Amino acid sequence: MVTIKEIAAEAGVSRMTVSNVINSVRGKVSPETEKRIREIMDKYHYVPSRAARSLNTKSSHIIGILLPIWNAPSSGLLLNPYAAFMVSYFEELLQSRDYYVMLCSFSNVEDVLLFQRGWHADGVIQMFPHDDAVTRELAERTESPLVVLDRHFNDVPMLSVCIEDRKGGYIAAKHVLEEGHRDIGFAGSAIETSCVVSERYRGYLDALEEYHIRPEPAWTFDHAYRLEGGVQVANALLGMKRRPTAIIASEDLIACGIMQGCQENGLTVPGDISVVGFDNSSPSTIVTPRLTTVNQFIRKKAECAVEMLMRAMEDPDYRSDLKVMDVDLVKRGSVARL
Amino acid sequence: MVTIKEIAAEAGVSRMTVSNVINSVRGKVSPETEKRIREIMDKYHYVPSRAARSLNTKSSHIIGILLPIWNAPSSGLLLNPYAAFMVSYFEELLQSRDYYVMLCSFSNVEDVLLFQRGWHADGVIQMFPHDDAVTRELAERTESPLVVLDRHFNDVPMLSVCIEDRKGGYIAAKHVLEEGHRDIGFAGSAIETSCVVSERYRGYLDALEEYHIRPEPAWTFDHAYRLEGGVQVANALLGMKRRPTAIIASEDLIACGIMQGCQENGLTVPGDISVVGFDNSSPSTIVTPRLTTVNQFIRKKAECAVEMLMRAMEDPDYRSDLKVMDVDLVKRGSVARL
DNA sequence: CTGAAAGCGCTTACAG
DNA sequence: CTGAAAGCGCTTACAG
Repeated sequence: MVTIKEIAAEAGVSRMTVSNVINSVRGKVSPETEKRIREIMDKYHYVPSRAARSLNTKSSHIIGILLPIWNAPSSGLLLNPYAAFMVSYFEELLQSRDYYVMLCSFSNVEDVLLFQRGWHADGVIQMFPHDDAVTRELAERTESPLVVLDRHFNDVPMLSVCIEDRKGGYIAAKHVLEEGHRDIGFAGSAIETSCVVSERYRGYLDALEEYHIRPEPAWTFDHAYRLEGGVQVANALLGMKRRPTAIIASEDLIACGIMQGCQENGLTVPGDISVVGFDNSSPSTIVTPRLTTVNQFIRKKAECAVEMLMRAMEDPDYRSDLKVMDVDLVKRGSVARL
Repeated sequence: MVTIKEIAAEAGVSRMTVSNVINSVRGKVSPETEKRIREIMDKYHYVPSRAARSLNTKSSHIIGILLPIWNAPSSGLLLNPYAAFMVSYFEELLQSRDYYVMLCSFSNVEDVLLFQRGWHADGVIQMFPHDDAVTRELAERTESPLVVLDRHFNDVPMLSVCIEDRKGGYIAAKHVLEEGHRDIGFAGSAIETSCVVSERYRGYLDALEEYHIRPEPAWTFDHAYRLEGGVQVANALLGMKRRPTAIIASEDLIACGIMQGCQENGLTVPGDISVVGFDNSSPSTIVTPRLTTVNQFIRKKAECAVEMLMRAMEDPDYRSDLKVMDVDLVKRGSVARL
């Protein structure tokens, strides 16, 4: 591996002149010298060592993507299509700015701090904040700029990118109301504990209230996790004397599970029951009929998070901000007009 | 940020003694000294700098996951559920061995070399090799151990983990044959150019041959990409006077598209047409009926790739090997008995 | 426009 | 069991 020293020797200049060329310090090197040095660098396919630079500049160009581990050693958050999109966009957006994505799954704040200190990460992005205490502690103790997705506290300085969850729940419910439904249920993964889900639920309540409808407690399903959770909701529905005509789910996968559970037991979607999902993720287009769902602009969200992080990295005073991204409804085939 | 120097000063020892503690060099430090040093390290939450270590040891503990960019700037290979699983497992397996995953999308071999040189990556894993010339060149020029997934050449030393693609195509077709089908089509993304797909296709041909059935050219669909490709296959099917009773797809998403295209046009699955997918990825359980598909053991594949990489990292002579992982059939609801 | 010196935070021989 | 010295590959002031 060729080093700056050898390049300098062959060019007959000092190492620092080569360094100036590498870092494009303007007006520091004469055009002829620069040209000569560049040719030699090309000839040897010279690439500066990130480790050596990092040691000097205190900037590693590493951005950590923080993925919390929930229960099992491998909860595999990346398996969530939303996460896969996000990480994919981060990688693309960051690499184009010469920053690199390092994945970091963690169980507690200490893990993150070890990661940051060890790699000298220039910044970190936390996905899926699930425990408010952890998120708070992280925001306070992080050693480099942190952007949190989908969670924000006003009482602690932090950078967050969220979406209009409440509006999302509202437009989902409003849509089925406008289609003539009045008996509308809600299925969510953790209405009580997940801020995102509870906001979506509130939005659903907002819409019902607008129509002076009292939510039927039996039609609110909590703790419905992923596809299986949705299937269980469908099974519960099948056993009811009086069923809702529509269900709003807090997540596409739950909605897909509801569809599957119904379809496997002779109920048609949307004929017998209408379903609305949330996220507009890949499962929503795979099922038949395609799922009507609340769309979040994942790409824009990723761009926004990266912008925030970059700004925070250059401005030490920028440590508190909240961007809330819009959502809209994608109408497909899972809602019937009554 | 506290450094080894300060720890040493506070402990009243030299930096190298601290270094020996950090690296657990046995029999080099007295128990009392070690205890004293460890307490001071804990007190300051000391974490050694990866950059500094990397500079000395020539080992960065970075493993690059190479994701080729096909057409658009963001082909987003991670969006593929299979890729998401893989990367997720890699992250978990590697982090437990104190290695870290860095994502690296690339358009050509030179990009990879720049990445390797810059970060001094200890190893790289290439996913989705799509261009044999690129894969060959990469295998020859890589600057650190490389494990390629799903592609192997015998004439160049390389480390690969593949799966029994041909067997997969065979057991898929064999299954529908055993269920009484005789008119069986095949839908693939790139039968000609993708080695993986062509092997799966060959397996399908093997099974037909075993039953002395000549494949019907009109029922072989090439260039079916992802869900939409499957929908197009379904549309083509709908327009046929004589249709196959079963279709083997080279990928779950294509199978899901076929199902969707049929179901949206009044054909039932498996009533009117049976479908078999490949990969046993998440879409296969989301659709109704759930998809019968060829399962590949992604987790085992990931473990195998990591083992290979680790071995190659410590043994410079280990540069050529091929592991072929088994596959099996997961019978669900998308195949009817005739 | 160019260079000599010092230093980033570690580890690696080599002595003792 | 412990240490002084040199060095990994760069960059950062400071001179000239």
